[in-house]
Amino acid sequence: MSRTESEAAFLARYDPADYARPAVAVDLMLLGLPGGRPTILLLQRDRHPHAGRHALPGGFVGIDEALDAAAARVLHEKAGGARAHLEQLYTFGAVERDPRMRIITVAYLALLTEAAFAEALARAPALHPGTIAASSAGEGPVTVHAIDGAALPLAFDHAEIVALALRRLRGKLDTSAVGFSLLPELFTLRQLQDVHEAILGTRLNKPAFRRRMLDRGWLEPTGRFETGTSYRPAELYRFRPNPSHPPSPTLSQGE
Amino acid sequence: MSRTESEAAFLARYDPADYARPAVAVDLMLLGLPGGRPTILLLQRDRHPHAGRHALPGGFVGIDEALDAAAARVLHEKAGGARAHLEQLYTFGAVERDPRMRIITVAYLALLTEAAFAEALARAPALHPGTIAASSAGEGPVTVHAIDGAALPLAFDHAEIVALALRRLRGKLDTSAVGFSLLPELFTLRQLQDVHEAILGTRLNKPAFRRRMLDRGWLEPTGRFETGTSYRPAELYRFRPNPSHPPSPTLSQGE
DNA sequence: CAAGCATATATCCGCTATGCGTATTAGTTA
DNA sequence: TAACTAATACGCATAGCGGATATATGCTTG
Repeated sequence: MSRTESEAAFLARYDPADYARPAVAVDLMLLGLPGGRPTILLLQRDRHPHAGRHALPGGFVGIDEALDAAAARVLHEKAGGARAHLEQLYTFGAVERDPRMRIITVAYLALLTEAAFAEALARAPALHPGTIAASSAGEGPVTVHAIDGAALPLAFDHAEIVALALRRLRGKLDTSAVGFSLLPELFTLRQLQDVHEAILGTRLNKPAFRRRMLDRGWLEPTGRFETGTSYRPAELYRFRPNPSHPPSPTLSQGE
Repeated sequence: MSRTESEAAFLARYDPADYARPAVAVDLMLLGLPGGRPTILLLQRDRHPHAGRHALPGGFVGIDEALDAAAARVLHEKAGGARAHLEQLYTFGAVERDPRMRIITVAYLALLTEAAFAEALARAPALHPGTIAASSAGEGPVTVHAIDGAALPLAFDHAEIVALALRRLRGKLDTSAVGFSLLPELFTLRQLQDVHEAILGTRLNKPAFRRRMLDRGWLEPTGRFETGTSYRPAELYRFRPNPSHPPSPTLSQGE
């Protein structure tokens, strides 16, 4: 490519009002942990392309709508207004990722508590839960299965999005406060450990985990205890962001 | 907002070919460490808006151009083809971030070696170096200064982009292999430590740093030594990605 | 050419975090 | 009341790290 050609290409693109623009969408990975298994909520496509396959809920970004607002709107529309922690993940912009037209999609991770997950499933019957295979520890795409064990093939590049989301979540689980987004207001240390173990796909050492979490200074003991157990009830804790050590250093909140 | 209204809004946006689309751009934060100080390369705007202020080099994404390809093209056009490690950072999509029109920008971090930084500066005279204030350790926007110490106010939300890039770089510096992108093919342990100290803005313990880096298994001793020193020359090492432990777990490479 | 110097490299020590096992406690159930 | 389960507390060995110190090596200088 000669210098003048690239210069011309630059000038040609300078005022995009006169040229074709890619469409911009947001796709949401709605993640919950029902029964302690990482599960996402998917919509089955009923038309071309990838008819029959399952896709992440998404929608186009309005011309007067911020990215985060678009993600919140899609959450509201597709998941029946269930509350969730939204966090921007990554933007996928391969040219051929959608055969219909050029679509750039900003992927968001939405973390649902067990209650929010159940609520979304109840209010939005079109959503299908898909558990992420525990073998998805390494690299590469991820496989998702329905409750009956049948494989749920994903549409477009959504398997890549799910894989990236899981990697990112695992990476920041121990250093940020995202884990609490999957728990109710009050929770026990065992529940917190269950969340970590479910996402990491490994077993964790109990005393070490307790010490680490308590030393972080993010846990506030409430003096209350769980009820209805057939064994010694555990104390309930509350998440309290630590002002000295920000809970999410690399977190989004860009705008 | 009633259910039917949001349904209508959804339908209205369903075929974006008929509706206005945001423009999509990429902005590059070209970062080098000349003289051991984190420095970025900026273009001074000569027209409205933010005339006179400095901005990150950027460009619009072509309709048949992948995001990563657009970032590589902007690097080529604006930095004279200097080699750099490109990595997608975050996508900024506030509605009013550009007063002319709706522009969503995908921010990329480009890491330049000392040689590449000098080369870019030589080949692209329009680029102005701006050192990032060392006080930018905490949150919030970042302040950038010219060589003569004058403040360089940034245009648009670019101070936010720079701040986020720095945070992300600091966060993954010790766990990924990005640090090597700022060093030449062969380097000494002292140079590697200088890179880490410059980015983190702190002093590091030398023996501990050496041990940590050597134990990672990413460093291959070459048996060669630096020359021209007036003291004992240090051994030169080479970066060798470790197959067992991936060097960049949460790295981009999405598509 | 020998002494001095600056920095790389190696070794040692103490503190802290962590893995892991074990004892104790507090509820429920038989 | 005894057995059982899981929470909580404690003890201990090990690994990693901050920090200081000692040794090695090449250049400079008188």
